[in-house]
Amino acid sequence: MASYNKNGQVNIYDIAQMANVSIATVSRVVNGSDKVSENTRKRVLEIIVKDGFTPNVFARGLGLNTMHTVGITVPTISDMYMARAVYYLEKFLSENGYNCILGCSGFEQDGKKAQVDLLLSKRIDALILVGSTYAGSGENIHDTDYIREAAKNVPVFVINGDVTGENVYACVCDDKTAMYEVTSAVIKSGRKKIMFLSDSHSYSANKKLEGYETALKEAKIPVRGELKMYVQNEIHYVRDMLLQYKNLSFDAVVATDDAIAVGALKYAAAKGLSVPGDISVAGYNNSSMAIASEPELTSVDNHVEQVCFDTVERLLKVIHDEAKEVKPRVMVPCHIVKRNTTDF
Amino acid sequence: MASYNKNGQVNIYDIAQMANVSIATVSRVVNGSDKVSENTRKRVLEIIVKDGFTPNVFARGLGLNTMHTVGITVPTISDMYMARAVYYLEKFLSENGYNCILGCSGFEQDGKKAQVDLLLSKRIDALILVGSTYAGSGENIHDTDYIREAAKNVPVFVINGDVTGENVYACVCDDKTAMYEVTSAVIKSGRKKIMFLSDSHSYSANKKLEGYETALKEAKIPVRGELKMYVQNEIHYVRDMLLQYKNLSFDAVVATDDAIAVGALKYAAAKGLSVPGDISVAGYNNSSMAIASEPELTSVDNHVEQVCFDTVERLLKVIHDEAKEVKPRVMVPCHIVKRNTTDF
DNA sequence: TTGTATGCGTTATCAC
DNA sequence: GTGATAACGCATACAA
Repeated sequence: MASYNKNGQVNIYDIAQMANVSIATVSRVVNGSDKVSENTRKRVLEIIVKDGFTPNVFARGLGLNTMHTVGITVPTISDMYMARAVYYLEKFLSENGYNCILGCSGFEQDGKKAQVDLLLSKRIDALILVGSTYAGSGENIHDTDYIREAAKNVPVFVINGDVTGENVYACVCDDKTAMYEVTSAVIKSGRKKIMFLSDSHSYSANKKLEGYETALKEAKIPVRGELKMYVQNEIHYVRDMLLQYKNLSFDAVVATDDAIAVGALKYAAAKGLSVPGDISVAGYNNSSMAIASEPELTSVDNHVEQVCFDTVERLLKVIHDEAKEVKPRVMVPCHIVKRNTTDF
Repeated sequence: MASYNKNGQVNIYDIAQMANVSIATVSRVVNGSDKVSENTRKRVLEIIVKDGFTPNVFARGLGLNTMHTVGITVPTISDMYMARAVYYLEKFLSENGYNCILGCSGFEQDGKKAQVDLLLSKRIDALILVGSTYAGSGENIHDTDYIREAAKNVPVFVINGDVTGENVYACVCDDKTAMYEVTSAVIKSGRKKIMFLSDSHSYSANKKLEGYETALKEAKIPVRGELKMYVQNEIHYVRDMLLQYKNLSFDAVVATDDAIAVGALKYAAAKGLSVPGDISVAGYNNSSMAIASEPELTSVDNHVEQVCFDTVERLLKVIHDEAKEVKPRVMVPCHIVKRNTTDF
């Protein structure tokens, strides 16, 4: 009952004493060893429950060199896509006995490095980087050096970014194909002047751009630079930006995020243009915003749950020394959710 | 350079050996003690950097009984409000040298208890519960017993829920006043049949209801039961629900969440009613949905950032043994963000 | 200013 | 089946 420790917490010695056994035996029943007589197991277990003994995770960690935690880094959790990803990751990980320590790194290179180092210093069992921002723009391979460096310590899993290296694993959505299909569909519905609105030059944004351009080329529509615009991922910013260009003419918008697409919707409303009559609009990520807007937004669902599930599944395999069985790179398909801002 | 440890990681003994000092000295420079000669400090530091030595957090934790982590529990991170809260909490905590271990508990009592126990077993320094769901409905005091139980181990901070007890601290928004003001404004703009749409019976939902009813009573408008409706926090659900009631007449909606309010907007659109002409609508939480909708939604901003900042500030004080200085209960005001779904 | 020795609470390897 | 005891890597009280 009473505990006389420094921290006032019951420890293995207390239990051992009360049960008249050695700490080794207590440890055995705690860890479910079968080399304990049913009799003593019962007695010890009883006392453990009664006194609410919980093994000290630090001591355990010290000995086993793991606390069964995985680090998750996102640029910001205050983003629907990231939040959903973290939700699923936490869910799948905790179902498998792993806890999450979360870090928000921001979008700057320094912040990312610092956050990764911090997480590493916590002796995590694996690291998950969520978001294509961690893959860099793809222009400079050294942008992702810090990831390979981290991978020397623990397996690293990148979600939605294609990073290669020893002990680093990637799971990406097929953004190129998705954007190709969206753009093609828009073209087939009769549009020719299609804007591409993006908020970054990340790996995934670049893939989307590729899909967009491929669709145009296939339809023999010239790719015009003034129709590719980089904007802030903020509804009113996009609207105002678009309103600014008086003599820019376009009849469709494909965006790399729903918020951007909604911005285009606001632009149309401000100009008195009908959607999808005058301009058709497609978003990306299939967030709740796609349903909140009016008209409701056609958007690409990139299967966050699937991506997260695959990632955790592979992560567990790697941790359990089955690394040879897991592919360093997995791609999952997206699908288009048709709503009312397009007429295909 | 080389390390010969079990885990292949450089430890304090390696550094000590290479620097020709004792581990005590290494420990001193690592922890910035001033009882080290400038000379040895430099030499040791050099080796530490060169070999990339990072103190083992488990060993440190074992001795100090802390790993400088705080547990954060949310019902689900896949909710704009929670996501933003966690964003700020993580930000403020990490700025102060604390890491977050995140757990999603769901909304069921069992899940909450389990999550709290799990976090507790990780020897966190403090626990933060985000969301009024943790405060129970207020009807049964024992709903929150597990929180007071947890508080016997670590200080517990509840965000947006009023829980009292030894070592438990609460920070709530003044939801009652906010909803009172919204409702009053709606009344002043000429409405009399005002619906109250809520998705839960949580502490904060109840406070909002109080505000709503207070405003009605003050204006001598009878509180009618059929105008208070409990719905799922899902846009289309709310729309369809409202469409169902053929002979329900109302000229305004105040909602406990933006998604619910947007559902009312969808209802109005479906019925061909003008907003705010025929019905005026007010949401809550001032999420991005409030801007995505059309018309854009008047909503209550409940100052998440402020709430989180206050919470972390008080948390740090409690951890630093200045508990007497911190109030067990803090209330922060909300403010109404007027947009285009109301005409006040 | 520096070093020695001990404790932190486990798990695991031996003996018995 | 059970019990000593040695790691695990650090911080720190105490000596020097």
